[in-house]
Amino acid sequence: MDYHALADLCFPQITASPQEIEKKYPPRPLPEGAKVTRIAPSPTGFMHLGNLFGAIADERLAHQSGGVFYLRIEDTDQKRAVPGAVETILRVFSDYGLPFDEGAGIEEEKGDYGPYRQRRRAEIYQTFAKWLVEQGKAYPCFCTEEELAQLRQQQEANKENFGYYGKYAVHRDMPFEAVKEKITKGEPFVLRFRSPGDPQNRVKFTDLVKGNMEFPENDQDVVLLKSDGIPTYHFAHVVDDHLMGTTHVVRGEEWLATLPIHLQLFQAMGWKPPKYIHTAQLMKLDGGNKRKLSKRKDPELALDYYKEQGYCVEAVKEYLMTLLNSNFEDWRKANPQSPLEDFPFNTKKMGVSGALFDIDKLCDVSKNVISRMDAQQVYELLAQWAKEFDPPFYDLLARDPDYTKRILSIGRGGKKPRKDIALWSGAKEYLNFFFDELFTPEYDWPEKIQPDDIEKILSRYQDLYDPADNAEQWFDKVKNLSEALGYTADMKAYKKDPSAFKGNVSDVSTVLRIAITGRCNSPDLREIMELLGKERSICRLNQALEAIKGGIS
RNA sequence: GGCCCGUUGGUCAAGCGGUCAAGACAUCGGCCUCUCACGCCGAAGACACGGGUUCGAUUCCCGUACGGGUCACCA
Repeated sequence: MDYHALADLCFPQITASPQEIEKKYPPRPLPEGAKVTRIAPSPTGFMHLGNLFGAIADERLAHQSGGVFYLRIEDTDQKRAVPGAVETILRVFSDYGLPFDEGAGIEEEKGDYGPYRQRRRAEIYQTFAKWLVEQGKAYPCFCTEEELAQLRQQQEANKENFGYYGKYAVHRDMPFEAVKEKITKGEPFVLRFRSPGDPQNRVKFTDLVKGNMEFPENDQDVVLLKSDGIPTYHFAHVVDDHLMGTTHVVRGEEWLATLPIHLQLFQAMGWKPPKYIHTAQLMKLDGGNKRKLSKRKDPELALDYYKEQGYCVEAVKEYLMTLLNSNFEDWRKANPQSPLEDFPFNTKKMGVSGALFDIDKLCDVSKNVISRMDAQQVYELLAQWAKEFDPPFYDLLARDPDYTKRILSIGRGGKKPRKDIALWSGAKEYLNFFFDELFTPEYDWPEKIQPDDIEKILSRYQDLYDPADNAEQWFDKVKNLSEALGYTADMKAYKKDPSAFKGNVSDVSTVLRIAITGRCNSPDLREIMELLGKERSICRLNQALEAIKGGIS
């Protein structure tokens, strides 16, 4: 067989040589040990928690070692491409603070190892494909999808392995003249790899997460180029990651099964394969069973969903870090204020089995992350979220930024900061009483307190309140008022024998709290009243007073 | 079905031949406290099963079960 003639027949338009292309992709001038990683999403319209999971690992591996982290768009499947998807990808990575050193962009791309969109690399793949044909390592196949489906059925019935291999590789050794005739007639074809493998043999390799592994050798003549001349993932992966100098490939473990194919391809090309890190999948509980997070079935796992729900970026990243590296939480405990970038990320600490996504844990992480921020940061992030997802709330927050920041300062800082906010979307409810527009109390007075007493508390306290009081003075007044009405201020005595008293000071402060905030739980009341100002505080006491009077009559 | 991977409390997880089997989240109880939150203390709760190897297995080997992944001109 004249493979050169076959190659020219298959790729008459390709004139470049592999060597010319290789020349355009010289080794990167990087320090010893620098890792080159990439995230290579397909432009399907949205980004998934799982994508972020791997991307964080990629980004850390690269930047921790002084290497390069780049974005490549795997748009080889025209059927799944969604307009605007690349914009989404870019925006998400920017949102989540994962900066690319090079890669695809909207208008133009960055970096010397492009193009970074696979469709724009068609000629490159074809050049290498042609080269493989010249060596007899690849060949055209004219099977139709129907024929292949039929083949599979037959194999299923015979209980044989599925696929295009061995005796089932019907076009593997088609005579040149027959090929020529079909191609001349314009029959579409795919280019298949002529696999040298024998499943009797085993291939060994080491995955940086999973350790040493062994598979049967691949014997499938996998498709390299589809009939439109665009490569499949397998071929694109091998060509791109070689040319672009990827040193470490981080990808989901669903790729493990095809690794023998990739290894074989690298060998056929005469290239050194990268190191592989197959990460465990993020799982979700579905009808009592765990299953891999799926783009199609779990749109609620899209990153935009979390953004909209008001999970802050840092929290999602930290949560993912806890899943990515089991010692992250210990590190965070020891280094509460250190930036994420200081954490020594280590592939050895990555889990080998899929973790169930735990929303409770995310919330807890988020509470902690936000509690570590200062009021200015919280203000900015909250405002940013509100601006996009709750404009009326944003208007309130931004009306008087200083006021809002003082609100957000309550209980912040110090050794034991409050942790009231887990989600930006939850902030509104937590803060509502600070804004008259949001303050629509439905007074729910404790039943144990006589309406008569409530009235007295609300009216008498108005004369007592002095914004200049410090915490102790403030509370002393509440205590005095309590005692005056027969509610003890001595909590210890009360606990010992509740029946000896009408109630205690907490009942009185609860009444005040309900009047001021509309509910019976809140942060420090004195601080709240101070922020509201005397006028508004008194006004609220009166409002409550009128409500209860109305309730009586 | 073939081939891979995995299996420690409800969840995430330390562990890497000898431990009273860490820790975190969630749950429950208590303390602190004018409420809530925070914090602190405590409780309950796990090595899938069966065989080996070994003086000794959560840890090593082999089966079984269960879970997951994959077997496209999708990635």
